[in-house]
Amino acid sequence: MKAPQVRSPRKPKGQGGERREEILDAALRLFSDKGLQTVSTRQIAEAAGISQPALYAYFATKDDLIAELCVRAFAGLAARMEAGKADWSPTPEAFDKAMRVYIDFGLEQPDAYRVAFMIEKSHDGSFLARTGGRPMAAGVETFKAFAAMISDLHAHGLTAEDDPLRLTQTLWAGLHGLVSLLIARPEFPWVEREALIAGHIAMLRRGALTS
Amino acid sequence: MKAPQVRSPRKPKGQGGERREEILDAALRLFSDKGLQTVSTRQIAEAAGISQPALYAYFATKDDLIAELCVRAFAGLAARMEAGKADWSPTPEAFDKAMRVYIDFGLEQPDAYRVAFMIEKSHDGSFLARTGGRPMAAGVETFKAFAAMISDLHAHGLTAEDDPLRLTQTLWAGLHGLVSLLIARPEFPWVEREALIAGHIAMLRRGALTS
DNA sequence: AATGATAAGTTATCAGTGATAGATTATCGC
DNA sequence: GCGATAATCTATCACTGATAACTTATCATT
Repeated sequence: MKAPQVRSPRKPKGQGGERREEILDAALRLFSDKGLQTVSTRQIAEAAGISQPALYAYFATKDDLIAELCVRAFAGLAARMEAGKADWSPTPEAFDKAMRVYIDFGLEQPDAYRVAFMIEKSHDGSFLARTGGRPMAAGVETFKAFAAMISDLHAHGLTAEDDPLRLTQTLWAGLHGLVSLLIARPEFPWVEREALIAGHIAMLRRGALTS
Repeated sequence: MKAPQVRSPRKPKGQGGERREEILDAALRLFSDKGLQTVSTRQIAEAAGISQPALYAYFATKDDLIAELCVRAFAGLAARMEAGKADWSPTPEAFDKAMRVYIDFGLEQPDAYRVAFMIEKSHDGSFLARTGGRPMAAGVETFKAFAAMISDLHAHGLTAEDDPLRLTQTLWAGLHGLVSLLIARPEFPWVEREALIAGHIAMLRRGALTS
């Protein structure tokens, strides 16, 4: 029967006390530079100034570390969406603005976007299996905010589709297609990027809203 | 100065003489079951009835093997697109049909689709680096056929966009978004699939063509 | 039919991966 | 100082993709 001691916060060996943050920072930098697959746990550990097994005191698996980075980045997206809600109104202009928030997020946080929507869980369920659906849940949250906007447009009779949920899903797919292709195939001979994004949003608007 | 001997076809040890085909067949089955990442070269070799290093007599790397599978599958898509050209006409109905050919291909050949459009080359260029852009080239070919259709529609004044190339790219992105999300996130609470696809195509049509 | 050349396949091995076990060191309350 | 525990390290495991060196089967030719 052990005494229920108070887990007093204690400074680790390293330095300030934020080992976990240091690891996440180092990992994010490496992932952004070289991609998720090619970065090894040993490289992360070295960049964080610790030994490789020490990582496993803070993260159960490499995937858990990645998922954590993803969840944090999505918190940023949620914040942006929330901020955008301030000047929301059921108008085509606000629609365009919301689309661009999503696209900008994906292109600015490609690693987070990858983990959330582009990396597959293995068929036998290794990746993200015990991670539950944490990063996915973060994405679902964003999706809900999205669905609310579309429902609002639908309620005002501005949508060209009777089922707002279905419309939300097709719009999301439309956005995801551009973001994921730009991330995965940057070397493709795309037309000028700004024009591409603007054209894409315009196409989605024409397809989703009544003219 | 070696005599330019005739490389007479010779039966290998194994059986019929189609070792390479046997390997590709075994690999495709395994990849479809368990995903690209989790299947090891040893598993492929065992399924093909040879030792693991023997694979490297036929494929320089595992990625080359994957790329080969992709190229073959894309030949199938090219064939479908070509077949679809038979009853092509610059009409909304034909547009819908072409969209569906693409979506159906992606959903029926998810492994090929993954390799062609969803798997990223590592930033430092390991994957598909020496593979050149073979599978990518196969995709580009498909893209061209697509661009031809859009240009035809544009020439007949049916498009809602002045730049047919940009429109082709946004449409492709729109298609890719649905296909890749359905492949990567099948567990997401989608609306009924057929209605989703039909709705997606309808949205793309309204966004791309004049009503 | 025996021969040399070559293709096809083998076993043994390498460096690198994610992850675990057990010993070791630092830091705490007392 | 003391014991307890958190934090970290070294050593190691099973497995990965890939290579080297050797052996065996098949061929064209004599």
